[in-house]
Amino acid sequence: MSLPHAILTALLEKPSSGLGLTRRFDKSIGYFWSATHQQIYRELAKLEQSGFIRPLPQQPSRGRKREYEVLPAGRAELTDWVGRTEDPRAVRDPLLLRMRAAAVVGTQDLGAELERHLHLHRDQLVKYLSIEERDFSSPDLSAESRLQHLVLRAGIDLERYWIAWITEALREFPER
Amino acid sequence: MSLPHAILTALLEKPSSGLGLTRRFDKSIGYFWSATHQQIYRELAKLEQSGFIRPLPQQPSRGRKREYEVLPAGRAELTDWVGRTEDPRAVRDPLLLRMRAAAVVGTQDLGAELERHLHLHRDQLVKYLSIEERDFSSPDLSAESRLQHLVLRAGIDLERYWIAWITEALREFPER
DNA sequence: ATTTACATGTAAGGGGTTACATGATTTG
DNA sequence: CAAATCATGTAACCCCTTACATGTAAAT
Repeated sequence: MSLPHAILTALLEKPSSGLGLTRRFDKSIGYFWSATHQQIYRELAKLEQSGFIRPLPQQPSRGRKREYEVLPAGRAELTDWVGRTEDPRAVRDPLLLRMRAAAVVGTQDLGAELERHLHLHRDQLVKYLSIEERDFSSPDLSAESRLQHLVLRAGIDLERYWIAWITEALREFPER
Repeated sequence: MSLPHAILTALLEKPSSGLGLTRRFDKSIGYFWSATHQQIYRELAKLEQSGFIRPLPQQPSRGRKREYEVLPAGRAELTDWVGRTEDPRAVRDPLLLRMRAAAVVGTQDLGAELERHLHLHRDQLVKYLSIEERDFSSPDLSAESRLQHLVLRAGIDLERYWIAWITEALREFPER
């Protein structure tokens, strides 16, 4: 139940339209909370109906841009949510499941798939590192920036985790 | 779309009933693919209808144990699936989202929540390590065991990843 | 006999994915 | 004015979550 809060956060950082949000989810927010444009439009309608956001004054019609801003009630909801507790989600990782299945029925072309994933994670790591260098390389930053940097660090370390694990896993596939 | 394959893997390792599977998902398989008993019973019905599994000969009735075994078609489906490709899932992590939201609306009691998660991850790590010691400490293991060990290693390293990240994050909350 | 644990389900609702539909604006 | 792009949606389906329902077997 976090998509509305992801959208509220994004809109507080900068008022946007549905497509604008979609692009920002593809770029930065989606690195820890992904969403498609269909989800976003549906959620924007709900948030407006709940009185958490409102469209900026523009004549509305289908196919025209509609930008939203967060209302005080929306900020209050987000603030409240930040203070709530929520257990970590249970893991559901298809690659690990595949590995366990391979232990039973044999490692088909799993080595090739592992290498493919290795490249994907390396590419993502490079992207994150360039963002880090661009946005967080100056010596002292605001508290807000430091928190954002921490989140990016989580992404960086997660890619490194996968790269290390897949590299170790590939040692089980010497035929490649 | 991996729950059926998780169940096929579990049933190949050992024929089980719905409740038996539920317990094994809570214990070991659920460490990388979680599922509730409602999901499992529904999926078992589907897998039986598809001709991938069949109940062991026992008189069936509501409330009585029904154990299943995998048919050749089920094994073929699982083997095929292991050889398919599938991109890594997009990340969706509420704690990271919370951190990013906190950068905007302020860090409510997020420090306490971080410490709570830190303890949860430490506990999980201890569990994993005791399983590793119990099942994978002998010097040379079969290929099957090595793959299972690899999957457990992924779980262990993931917990260490979170422990390291949260520890770093807590430095942003010196008031605690 | 009654309670407790075991075991299998049903139902409702939410959220995510995929495919498709349609209107508005810009560009050649 | 035709095509491409921008922008907002609709619809169907699947999976997961939560709460609840019901039957069987074992324990006291």
